Amino acid sequence: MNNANFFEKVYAVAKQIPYGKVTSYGAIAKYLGVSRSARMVGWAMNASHAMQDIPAHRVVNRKGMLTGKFHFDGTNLMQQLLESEGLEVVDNQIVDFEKHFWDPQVENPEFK
DNA sequence: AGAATGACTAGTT
DNA sequence: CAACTAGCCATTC
Repeated sequence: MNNANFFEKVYAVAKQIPYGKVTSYGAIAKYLGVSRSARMVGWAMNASHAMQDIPAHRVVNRKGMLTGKFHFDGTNLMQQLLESEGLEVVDNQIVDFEKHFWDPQVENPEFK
């Protein structure tokens, strides 16, 4: 691979996601200044598969749907992890997603 | 260099 | 309201 600068940022943000909180790819992308590269965030998550410190299960799409659950080891591992954190997941979608939404820009507006 | 892909998003049909 | 379209951008072949 090459410079994981962008990936590093994504990982850094993902690691900062507090327990029982979730965020969206677009939020991270926007926070990193690449709001139009939400796909790349997802791509970074794919690469984060090797990173055990990346709670990718706390990162979902804008609708709160566990779009990437199939990338986890098990088919319901992602949901299990979220439920284990006090979240409610129904039909691969987080219940009250907005309620558990965590905006990195609000928590770390100066982080870059 | 050109085409294909993807864990996205917003807008339109 | 579900499905489709288009835009966006980094990575891979």
